[in-house]
Amino acid sequence: MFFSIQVYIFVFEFMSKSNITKKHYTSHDVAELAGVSQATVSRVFAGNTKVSEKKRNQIMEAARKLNYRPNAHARSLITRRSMLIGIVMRTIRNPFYSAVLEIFHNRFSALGYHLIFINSENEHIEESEIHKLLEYNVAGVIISDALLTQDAEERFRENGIAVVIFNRYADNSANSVVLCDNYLSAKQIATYLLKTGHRHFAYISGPPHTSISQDRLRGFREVLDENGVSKLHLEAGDYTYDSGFQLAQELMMNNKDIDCIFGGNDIIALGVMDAIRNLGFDVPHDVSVIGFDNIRMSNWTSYNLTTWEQPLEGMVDNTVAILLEEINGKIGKPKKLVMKGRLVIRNTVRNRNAG
Amino acid sequence: MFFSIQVYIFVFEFMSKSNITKKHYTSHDVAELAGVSQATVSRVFAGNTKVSEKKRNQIMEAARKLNYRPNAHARSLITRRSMLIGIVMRTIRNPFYSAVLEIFHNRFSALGYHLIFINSENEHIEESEIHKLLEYNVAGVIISDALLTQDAEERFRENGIAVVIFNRYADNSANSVVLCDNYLSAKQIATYLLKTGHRHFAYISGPPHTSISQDRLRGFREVLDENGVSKLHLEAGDYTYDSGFQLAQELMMNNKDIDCIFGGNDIIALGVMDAIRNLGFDVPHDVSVIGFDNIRMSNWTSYNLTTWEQPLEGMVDNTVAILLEEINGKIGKPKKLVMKGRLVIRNTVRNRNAG
DNA sequence: TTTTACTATGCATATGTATGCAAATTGGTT
DNA sequence: AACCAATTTGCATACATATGCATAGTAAAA
Repeated sequence: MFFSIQVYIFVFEFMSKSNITKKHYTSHDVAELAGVSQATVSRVFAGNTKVSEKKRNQIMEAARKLNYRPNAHARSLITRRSMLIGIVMRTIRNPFYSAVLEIFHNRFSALGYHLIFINSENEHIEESEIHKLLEYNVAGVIISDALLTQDAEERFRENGIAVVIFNRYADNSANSVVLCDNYLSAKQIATYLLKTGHRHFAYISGPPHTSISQDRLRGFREVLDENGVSKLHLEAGDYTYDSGFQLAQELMMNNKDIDCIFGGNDIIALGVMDAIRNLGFDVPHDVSVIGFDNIRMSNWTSYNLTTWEQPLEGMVDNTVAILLEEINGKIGKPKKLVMKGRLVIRNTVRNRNAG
Repeated sequence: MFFSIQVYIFVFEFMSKSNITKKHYTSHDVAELAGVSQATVSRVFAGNTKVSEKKRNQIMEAARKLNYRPNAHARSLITRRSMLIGIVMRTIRNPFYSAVLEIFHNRFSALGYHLIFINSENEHIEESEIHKLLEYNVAGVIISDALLTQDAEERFRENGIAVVIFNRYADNSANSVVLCDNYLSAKQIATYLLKTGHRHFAYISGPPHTSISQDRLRGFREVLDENGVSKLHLEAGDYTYDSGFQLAQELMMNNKDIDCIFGGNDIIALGVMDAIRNLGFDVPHDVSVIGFDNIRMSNWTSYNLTTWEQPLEGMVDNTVAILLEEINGKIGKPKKLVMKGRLVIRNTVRNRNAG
């Protein structure tokens, strides 16, 4: 340890905290003040029944005076539905998922929903977390990580809660799924690398047992095979910088001929770039690097990473739309929505067809 | 636009979704099956009254059979408290706050609380978001951003909801506050830069109207003044890479003598480094750079940023502890808890005392 | 066995809102 | 003015749990 960490506390003698046990007003209070029945107040705030303009105004005025807000728990209790959405992630520290969370929040907030945020530390969702979401009668759940196991999904579905999976696909899932077309993306990436004259390929993927990794590998290999490239250096990382750095370092030291590396996400690719440079090589002169996600950092001057952009906003929009449909009872067959992305060309892939 | 983004949908004919309107069991059902009263079931699950071992077992057994879970809304309705905590942030895309969110989630999850995540896009919290949190009777709220304005805090306090402010301090707040000692940190940073022979200082801060920026500036200036350095190039960024890059570029082009730049957070500092390098200068040979936060990226090989580490885990632990105290009614004077961090020395500050 | 003291349990009710049904009001038509 | 249809409103109840109070149950003491 460096310096010892110390703490010091000041206690200020500000105004003592307003311990006013402020009366909590209910629809009955509003009704009384407005001279109507509680039912009518309820109808105004629920908003799905007609109330005369005159009484509505009286009620709104009274509600304003009392600073009335309907009690969400009472409402959820009787309607058996809440305005809460569970969103389950695994690695919020991954900038891609930070962006995902931000966008989901924007969308759901605009619709009046609130997000209950769950971050799993490993590959399954804690039982206690599932229970809590069930107890709170969440309207729906979004599971957004490549790694989370499937048992949790079923728990929600068993309990009649809508679930949409974001960014992962497992064939036997009974839930709708929204994701980027990993197979096609990998094909296009491989095509681009071949077109720019690369012949010695390495791919540092995410964990190999996920659909994402498998689809990409399949697409990547297919194109290589079609073009007579049989050798592919394959390593499995875990979507972290360190794994990218470590594996690229090993690859480069053991295989001097590698001329391009495809990283399973941008963070891996950035680690790859740093490892390559650290060994004294130049990107893209000696080795080309290509990533996946197009996170903000890939655009930083130090990296300028060529990468694949996932249509994040569109993916989120569709996920929200599907979830809302299911919440509103239009339960059909599970949908699989596969969206294309696009190649973002920056400066980490060199055209080796010189001459 | 590059490629047009397209979408295609498959609808699979899996098992049609289990539309089983599964009966939702209540404490009455459990009571009946266990041969006791509903009240006793409630007592078992509430956990704050004694129930005989025998009946407890009968009840747990019955609950297991029915897969019973208490309804959180009914519970919150009658107890007037929920196990929900609102956590308000402004820029979840900032890696520092991603880490903050992750740690808060870990802590509260272990305590049985759930996090309602709110991300504000600008400097105030939307009224609708505040309302929703109030409607859901959140047990407490953590406001975690340097920029969020103060009116929201008061709304919560007015409604008897505990609030703790994380990482910001305003003198007239009636709420408890946990933060890093920005004043002292800035002093130590300035001292370190002076000790290593720097004489021409620049500071690219966050938005200037926040306590964080002001405290740091005060500390930084104080040490410079004490050491006879009167000139400080001061620019206000907004905690983004782009602002760091932009402002550093301008600074460097207009002031060739600057020999060190202090960034208001690591993201700014990384932008600063890239700008310096982009102009053909070397870090730290020509210019030293120092950051604040010690986010993971500052340790990346490309940067290796010397920075100030905030004691994040400790700050979170204390925030949680204070919030719980207030939730449990031990409402005393608002506390101000100021924690020290430590300097993390890497490779972006050069010792200019050569010879 | 009876009395006492204490604990465990059940009864009844409260929490705040939504909604089916019946009653009341409104407005238009004759 | 009277009637009818259509709309608005109120009454009463349900949602699922927690808890004060009274009572039943148990064990210890006399």
